[in-house]
Amino acid sequence: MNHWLLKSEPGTFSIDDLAAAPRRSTAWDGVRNYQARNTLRDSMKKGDTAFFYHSSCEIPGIAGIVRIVKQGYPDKSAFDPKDAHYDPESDESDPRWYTVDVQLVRKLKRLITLDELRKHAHKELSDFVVLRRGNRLSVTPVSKAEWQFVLSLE
DNA sequence: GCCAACGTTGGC
DNA sequence: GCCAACGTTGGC
Repeated sequence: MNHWLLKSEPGTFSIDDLAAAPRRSTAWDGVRNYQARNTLRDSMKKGDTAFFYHSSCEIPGIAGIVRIVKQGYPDKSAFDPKDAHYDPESDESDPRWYTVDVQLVRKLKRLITLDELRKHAHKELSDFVVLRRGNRLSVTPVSKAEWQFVLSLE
């Protein structure tokens, strides 16, 4: 069972939006980056768990835990001209973009802030991808040790 | 294949 | 709103 970190802007879709969604589940669609696409399509497996990270907001940080409930399948939002993430070059017969379905496992008891994570950037979290300078990937792997350490902060 | 221009991300 | 980082695009 692997672990991941998924970024979302809470102004667009927050952990509370997920909690309020039917079956507390949603398609993680709209990702338009090839490296993240590859992860969504090839690496994330049903049953894997991921941190739900709030980015581009007042207090960035890890807000909750989600589980992959449906693994890689074509992202239909790319075919919809009205969708903000429409990609005319993604063909239905050869989809360019992929998504997974995630379901909320639970919100963390408190937000584990980016500030707090950074305090461990030179030790337990020295390889934590989300702390890397200039990291812009919206889907990143989390090692088992990192996963457990972050939860120990809770 | 190189690289400048441009667009997006995301913390501050 | 600013700006650094970095992915993508397109001319050559």
